[in-house]
Amino acid sequence: MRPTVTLRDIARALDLSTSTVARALADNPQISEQTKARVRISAAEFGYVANSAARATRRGHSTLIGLIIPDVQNEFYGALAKGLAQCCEKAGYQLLLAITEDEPVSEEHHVRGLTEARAAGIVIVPSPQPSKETMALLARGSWVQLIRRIAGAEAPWFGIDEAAALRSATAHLLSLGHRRIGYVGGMLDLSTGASRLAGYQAAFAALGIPAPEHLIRTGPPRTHFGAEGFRDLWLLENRPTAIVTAGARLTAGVLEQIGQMAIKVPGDISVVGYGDAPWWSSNLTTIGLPVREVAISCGEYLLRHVTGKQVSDGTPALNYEAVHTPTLIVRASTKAIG
Amino acid sequence: MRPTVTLRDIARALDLSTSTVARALADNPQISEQTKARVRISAAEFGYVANSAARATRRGHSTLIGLIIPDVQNEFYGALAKGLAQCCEKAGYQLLLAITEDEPVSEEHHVRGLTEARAAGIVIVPSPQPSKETMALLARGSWVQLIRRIAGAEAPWFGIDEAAALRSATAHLLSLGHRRIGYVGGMLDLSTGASRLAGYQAAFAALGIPAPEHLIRTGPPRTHFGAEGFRDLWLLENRPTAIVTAGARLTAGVLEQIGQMAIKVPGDISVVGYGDAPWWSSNLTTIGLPVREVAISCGEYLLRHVTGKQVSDGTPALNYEAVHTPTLIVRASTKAIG
DNA sequence: TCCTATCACGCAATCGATTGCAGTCAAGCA
DNA sequence: TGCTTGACTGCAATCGATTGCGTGATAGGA
Repeated sequence: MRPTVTLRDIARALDLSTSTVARALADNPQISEQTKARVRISAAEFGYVANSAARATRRGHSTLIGLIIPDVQNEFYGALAKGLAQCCEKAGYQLLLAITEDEPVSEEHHVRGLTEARAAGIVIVPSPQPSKETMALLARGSWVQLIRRIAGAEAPWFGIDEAAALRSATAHLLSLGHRRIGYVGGMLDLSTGASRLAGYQAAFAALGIPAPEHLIRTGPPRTHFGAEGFRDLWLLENRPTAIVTAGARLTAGVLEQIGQMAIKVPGDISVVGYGDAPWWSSNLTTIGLPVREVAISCGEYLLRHVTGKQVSDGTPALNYEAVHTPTLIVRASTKAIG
Repeated sequence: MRPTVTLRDIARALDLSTSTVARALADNPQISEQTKARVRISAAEFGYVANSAARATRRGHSTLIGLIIPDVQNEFYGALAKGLAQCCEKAGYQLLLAITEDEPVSEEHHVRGLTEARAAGIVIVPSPQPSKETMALLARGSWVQLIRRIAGAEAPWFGIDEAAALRSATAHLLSLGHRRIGYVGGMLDLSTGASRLAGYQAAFAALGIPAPEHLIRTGPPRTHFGAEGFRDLWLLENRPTAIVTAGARLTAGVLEQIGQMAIKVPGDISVVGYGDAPWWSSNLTTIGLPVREVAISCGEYLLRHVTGKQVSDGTPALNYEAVHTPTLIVRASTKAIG
C-alpha cells in the first residue's frame, strides 16, 4: 500500500481516466453501474481515501464549519459545541473549534484561520468588542451569531431571550414577597449581560416598583466574581432577602460562597440559579436554558444555507433571528418572605 | 475587492511572478527586503487571505489537528479539549473536534474524515472497541492515544495513573479504619475502568485484606449509573461505611443520590470523589486529576513531532508514554469509622 | 577585458480532484 | 448503407500555492 493512493493510481490499475474514477466515486449518473462497481472495489482494495484538501482547492471551499466560543470548559458553551458537532456530523461537515477567552486578538486570529481554511461557515459567540478586521473577514463568508449579538452586525442571530429569563426569575421572587432582591450578573458590554439586567429591571417596572440599584453587581462571568459579588451583597447592612444570578458560572460562585459561609437556603436567603447544570443541587430553583435547542436551530440553519447554495454569496438572510425561550424551574431554593 | 484574491492578482499588480510573491509572503531569504515590503503592502491592500486548502494540497497535509473524544459536555473532556486547543493555537495549528459518544461507528467516521482532511495529527480518546478500519486509518498518520489506551496499539500514550488514584483513595479510607468500602466505577472494557478497579483492589492487597467484591459496582460512566450504583450499595443489608467513586460523572450521580436520600456525609458514610470539578462542594475529599497537564503534554508532544519532521512518516516514537499522577485531596467528606 | 560568484527572481511542473466539452462506439432507423 | 442518437469516457484546463532549477544582471577579482 503506497503512502497515499490517488485517483490516478486507481485509474491506471483499471485502465480508466481519472475523470471516470472521480465521477464513479461521486456516483455520477453518466457512469455505468458496472464501471462504478469496478472502481469502488478497486478503491477499497487500494485503501483509497479521498483528499478533501484537493477537493476544497477545486471547489473553493471546504467542509469545515468553524465554531468560535469563549471557552469549552464552561458547560454552557460545551453544550453548544456538542449540539453543533452533531449537526455537522449529520450533514457531513466537520467542526473546527476555536477558543477565544473573549480576547478580540485571539478572536481575530481564529476568524482569519477559518477564512484561510475556506470554512463553509462560521458560528461565533462574539467577544464584547470584535475588531474591525474580524468583521471584515467574517463578511467574506457565511456566518451567524450565537447567543451574543454584535451591535449593528448584519448576520442572523440565534439566541435566548435573556431578558425573559431574568424577568421571570425576578417576578417569581417578587410574587413571593421579596423586594430586596440582589442581582449578580455579567458585564454590561455583552449583549447578554445587558439583556439580563434589563429583564431584572423590567420585572420591577411591571409592578411599578423601582429596582434596588444598590443591590446590583455586575462583573466578569466567572465563578470567582459570583462569590465576590454575593459576599459583597451579603455584607451590606440591609442585605437582600433573595438573589437572582445571571450566569451559570456566577451561580456556581454564589452557591459556593453560600456554602462556605454556611448560609441557609432558602432559610436565610432565596436563590434563583441560571442554567440547569446536571450537577447542581436538585433543589435549586433555576432558569432552564434551551441551550441544545438554540445550538441545533443555529447549526441547521447555517448548514441548510451552506449546502443549499454552493457559492456562499454572502451571509444568509441578514436579518433572520431565532429567539428561544427559557423556563423557570421552581424548586426548593426559593420561598415566600417572612 | 474581488471575492477571492490570489497570489496571481498581487503578482500582476506588482509585475512579479507568483513564485516571488509566494516566497515574499513566506519570508523566504532569497527575496530582497524591498520586494517583500512591496508585496506585503499590496497583499494588505488587496485584502489577500492565504488559501490553506491549496497549501495543504501541495504540501500533502494540512495544519489541522484532530481531537476525538466521547463527549465535550463532560467537563473532563472539555478540559482536555481546551488544553489541546491552546497548544494548537500556539503552534499555528487548528483543532478539529470530533465527538464519538463512544460509538465505534462514529469513531471510524471521524477518523476517516480526519484522514481525508490530511490532518497533521490525531489525538484520540479511543472507544472501548475501535474498529479494524479505524486502526488502519490511524496508522496512516501521526496519532497519539489520550487517557484511554488501546490494547496492543502502537502509538504513544498520555494518561493518568488511574490505579494510583484509586489506590490512594482507598488506602485513605482503609487508614481511617473503613473496611466495607463500596466502589462505583466505569465499565471494565475501558482501560481506565480496569485500572481504577485494580487500584482499589491493590489498596486492599497491600494490607493483606481481601477486597469486598460484593461492594463493587461497575457500569456506564454516567450520572445515572452513579446514582443507581450507590443506591444499590446503600440498600444492602450490610451497607458500606465508605464509598470510592471512579469517574467524575459517577461521583456526581452518587452525590446527587446521597442528597436525595438525605444521607449525611461523612456522618452516615464517607465519600471520596473522582476529579475536582470547581462546582463540587468544597468539602469533598476527592482525587485531583492532572487533566490540563496531560492534555498539554500530549499536545506539545504531538505538535513537536508533526512540526519537526515535515513528512509524517508514521507514528511518533511508538512506545512513548507519559503518565501523570493524580493527588488525593483530603477534605471533609471522609472521617474515621466509629 | 574576461571570468565567476551572488543575488533576485521567473518558468514551469506539481499536488489531487473536478468538470466543461468533445470524442468513440454501437445500436436504431430509413 | 448512411445518418442519428444516446450511452460512456477521455482530454485538458482549472483551482491556488509551492518549489526545483535555471537565468539575467551586477559586482568583484584576476
